[in-house]
Amino acid sequence: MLRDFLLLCAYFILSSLKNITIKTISENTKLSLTTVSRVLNGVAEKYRISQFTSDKVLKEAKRLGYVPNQVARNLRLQKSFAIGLVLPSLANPYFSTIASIVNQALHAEGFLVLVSDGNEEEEAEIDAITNILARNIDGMIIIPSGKNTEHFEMLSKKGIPVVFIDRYFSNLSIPYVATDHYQGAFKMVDLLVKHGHKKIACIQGSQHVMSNLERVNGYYAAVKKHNLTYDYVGGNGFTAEEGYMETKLLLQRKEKPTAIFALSDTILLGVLKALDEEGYRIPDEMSVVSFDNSVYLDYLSCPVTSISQPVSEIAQIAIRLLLTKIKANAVSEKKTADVEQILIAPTIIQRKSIKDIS
Amino acid sequence: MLRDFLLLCAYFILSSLKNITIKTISENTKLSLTTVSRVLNGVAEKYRISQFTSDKVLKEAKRLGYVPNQVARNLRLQKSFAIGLVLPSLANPYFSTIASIVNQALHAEGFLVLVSDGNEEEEAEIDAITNILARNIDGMIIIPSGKNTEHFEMLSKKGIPVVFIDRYFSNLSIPYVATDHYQGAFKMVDLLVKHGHKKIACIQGSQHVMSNLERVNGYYAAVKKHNLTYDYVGGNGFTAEEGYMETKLLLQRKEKPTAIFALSDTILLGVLKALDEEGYRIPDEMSVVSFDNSVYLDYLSCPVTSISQPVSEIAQIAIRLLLTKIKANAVSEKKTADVEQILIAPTIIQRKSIKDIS
DNA sequence: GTGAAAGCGCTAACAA
DNA sequence: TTGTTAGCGCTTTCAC
Repeated sequence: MLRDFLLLCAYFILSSLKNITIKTISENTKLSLTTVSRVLNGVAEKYRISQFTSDKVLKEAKRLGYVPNQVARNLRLQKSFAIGLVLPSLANPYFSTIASIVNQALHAEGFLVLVSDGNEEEEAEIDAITNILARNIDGMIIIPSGKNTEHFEMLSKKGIPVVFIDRYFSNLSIPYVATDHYQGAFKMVDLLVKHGHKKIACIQGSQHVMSNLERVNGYYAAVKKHNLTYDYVGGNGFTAEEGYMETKLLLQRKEKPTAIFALSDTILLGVLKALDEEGYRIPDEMSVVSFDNSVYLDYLSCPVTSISQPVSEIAQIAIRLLLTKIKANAVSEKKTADVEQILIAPTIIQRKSIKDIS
Repeated sequence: MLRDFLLLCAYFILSSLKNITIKTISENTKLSLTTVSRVLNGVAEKYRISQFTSDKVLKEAKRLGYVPNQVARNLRLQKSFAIGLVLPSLANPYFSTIASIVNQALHAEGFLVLVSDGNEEEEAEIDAITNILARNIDGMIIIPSGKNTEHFEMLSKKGIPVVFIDRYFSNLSIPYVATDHYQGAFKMVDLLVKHGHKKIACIQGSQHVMSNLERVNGYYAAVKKHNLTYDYVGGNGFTAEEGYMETKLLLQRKEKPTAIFALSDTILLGVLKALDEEGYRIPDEMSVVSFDNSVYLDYLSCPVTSISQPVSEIAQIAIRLLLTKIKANAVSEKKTADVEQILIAPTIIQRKSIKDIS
């Protein structure tokens, strides 16, 4: 009696403390590890395991609340069923939206998404990538922060499927899908010119970031195309503070613009604040436009015309690209010859922040 | 000569294709796996490994670009140096801000953060938790979505350190740190009453979510305290659409409120849109307040008074709590007797959206 | 000072 | 139809 009780106690202690593995199930059912593993992996039929055996295993697994140890599986299979998403900052709504979409879509495909925030620093980004890589990740989606590319080349050397989103390096043979930042900025300046603006100032984000560079290039290209004599690009960071500071600076200059183009909505908020403080009314005394088309733009005192990036589309295509690569990797070692590099045209959402002065 | 060349070729092929493990280093340096491992783990001194040997290993590791395989380490150590962050949706800026802070702080402590988006669905949440759990996570920070708690109890049974953020279950013995939602709502109604408002309507978020319930309770408590005869709570979701719909509905009722309290900023945007469409001017014809204090509130046509949640503080405390638990776990099996359950008082940021009608 | 070998939990080639 | 065993890459006990 007492012994039975002690045994029971021991059982409970063990089952609650010790991990439940296929070995536990194997012992309890007096079946081999192989058989248990096969049943649990749904290949019982293939090995013609009897219904009886199969049921026994399944029942016991359920009773114990067995959860397969992915770490062990990864180590054995050299596969993790997880993909890494490395981005500059989750605090930026634009990126977190991407993260959300990627997460949902990949979850539906049975993958776990490991999101890692690089904090807009190249070093942290490399750290995140290395760390994720060390976990036998199946693939990676990256929004790169910096301008160095060695660690990315290392990735592709290692044969890890990688896709860039939003920001990219056209000189690397790594696929990317992004907004056509250049075209977006170009079209926006075009629109402003159509409304009679000839003095358009631009407040940019982080200078070394590809997407920012492309936008600035688009701005300059449009300025040149229209033979505008005025041009101005200030700033160096995708933050409201930067937008604020730079606008203050801009407004102190002798020659003032008639329109300000904020290269992100975070910058825009700072621009608006500065304009408000300096007593400029929008659009009467200053036209303002931006990049990103955040939801709240509709609700501002003056709804701001903005460039809408096809976030959802970008994320979807990137995932498709990545999964294709992963599957190709699994099937054989042959590399897909052509590297998909996709730019998607953004659209301008017109609101009320441009004054027609033509 | 030829043989040398072939060997060199073979070497390059192998080193680029095959993973570099301590075995590679061991073979190249003709040292045992043990020694290599020790040096790489920085315990060379402890085992009095000679400087010469140590240097040789380090040099070779560097030359090969060796990165330790975390999966194997995890399996062996039953430890992952990673913590899971499960939240309802990264698309919600409030949560993604938390994610960003948690990520940064834990990264500084040497942990990798695995963020998983539960998509505001309980099932997906359970899925995410199981999936992360199967990866030998060291601990978890969770913002729970649903109202079922079994999977959480399972977690604490298994001895996994868990901390809830923002939303919580006071009946579970799991630590949490959150805004005092109840008090926040209570104080806001108080403020409105001080400004002479007696008819305050409330547009709520997801009804079953703890934080929402607390806010609604706070609203009702304040309404009761001030003996207001009018009360109204509508809505069921933290979205702009919901806010929009519910406001439209609200404005069709015979008895109209003088103030609307949106229980989140996402809801607020919908409320503002509806009010605008119906021709209400803020604050003259309708006072509006909200919960969350998003950055853009300052820039709206009428800056909205809002309850600011101490996001950063919450995240910091939660991390501290979690790390303490993890360390306690590592040292011994004894459980810390008392469960820390912390509510932090929010502050009201007053802007211009409340009309004084007293 | 250094090394051999066991084992973390799992899968799959090979056996029976 | 089921089982034995090697090994994924790493750490650590025990041995020399």
